[in-house]
Amino acid sequence: MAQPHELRERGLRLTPQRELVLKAVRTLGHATPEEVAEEVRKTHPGINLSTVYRNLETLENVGLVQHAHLGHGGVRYHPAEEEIHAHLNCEKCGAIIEVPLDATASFTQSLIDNYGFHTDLSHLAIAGRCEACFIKP
Amino acid sequence: MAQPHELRERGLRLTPQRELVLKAVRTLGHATPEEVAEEVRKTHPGINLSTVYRNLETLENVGLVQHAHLGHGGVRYHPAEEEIHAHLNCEKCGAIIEVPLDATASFTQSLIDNYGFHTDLSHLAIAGRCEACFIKP
DNA sequence: AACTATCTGCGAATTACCTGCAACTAGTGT
DNA sequence: ACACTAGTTGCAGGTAATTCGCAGATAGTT
Repeated sequence: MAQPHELRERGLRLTPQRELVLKAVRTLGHATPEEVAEEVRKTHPGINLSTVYRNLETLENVGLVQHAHLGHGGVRYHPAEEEIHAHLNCEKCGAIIEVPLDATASFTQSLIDNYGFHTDLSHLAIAGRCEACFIKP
Repeated sequence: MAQPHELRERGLRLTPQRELVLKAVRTLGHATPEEVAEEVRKTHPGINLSTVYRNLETLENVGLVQHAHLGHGGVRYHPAEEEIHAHLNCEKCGAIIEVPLDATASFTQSLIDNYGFHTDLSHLAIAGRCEACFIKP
């Protein structure tokens, strides 16, 4: 009997590709599937992009990673265990500012109170302009 | 000299396609380009999807419509003159709840104060669950 | 070692959106 | 009314991101 492993614990097979995809997400922080693939290819050049997509989906299903929609460029994945935060995405320079969720708590609470809407701000970026880009458009 | 028209006033030619695209956005409220095309085709069956895309872009450039990223499905367009609001998008049932921006003002102000980040919440939807879907997953 | 469900690689399909270009036409000047 | 020209349109094709089908490979079990 194998020792418990975070992947096997969740009913997943332990393949090199899968482990590397998870590791890449943890290394990169907020990465697109394409970036994850590139990171994985450093040690496993043959990995197919479909495999990356499928593993990201699988890993999300078991709660190890999450995706968010940050700005206009596609989806980005991040590790689920990291401190949950909202993303502020500067439309001009592309910077992503992370905001701890307690800064958003009163806002999300008011949405519940007034609209019965339960939100997860970590799921997508809030678009806008960072200080620098706001001052000098 | 023609009488002023909202399109011509902005330096645009007055084509049937253009007028119909604008009218469709106003009729539909929050529509994808595809939905706009379908609406336009009710009275102008021949319109090409590219024309819809180009007109949406053009109309946005002159400030008559705006786009927002609502949830996972692509971009949606809405008339610019309507009251600006944020969108709450239920991930489960797809409902879109409109929230007047003054409900979000204190939150956006705190982002400016704490992060120097100037945001436009009308530009994209906040993901979450509406009351009904929250209670019964 | 054999077995089998899961997983991977690959190629093709799909979706959403964009581009180049020739033909068309709205608005202007005559 | 007629011609002119730049803004527009339709069409065909292109790209980028993501998904799918399937045959072969392989992790974990017996």
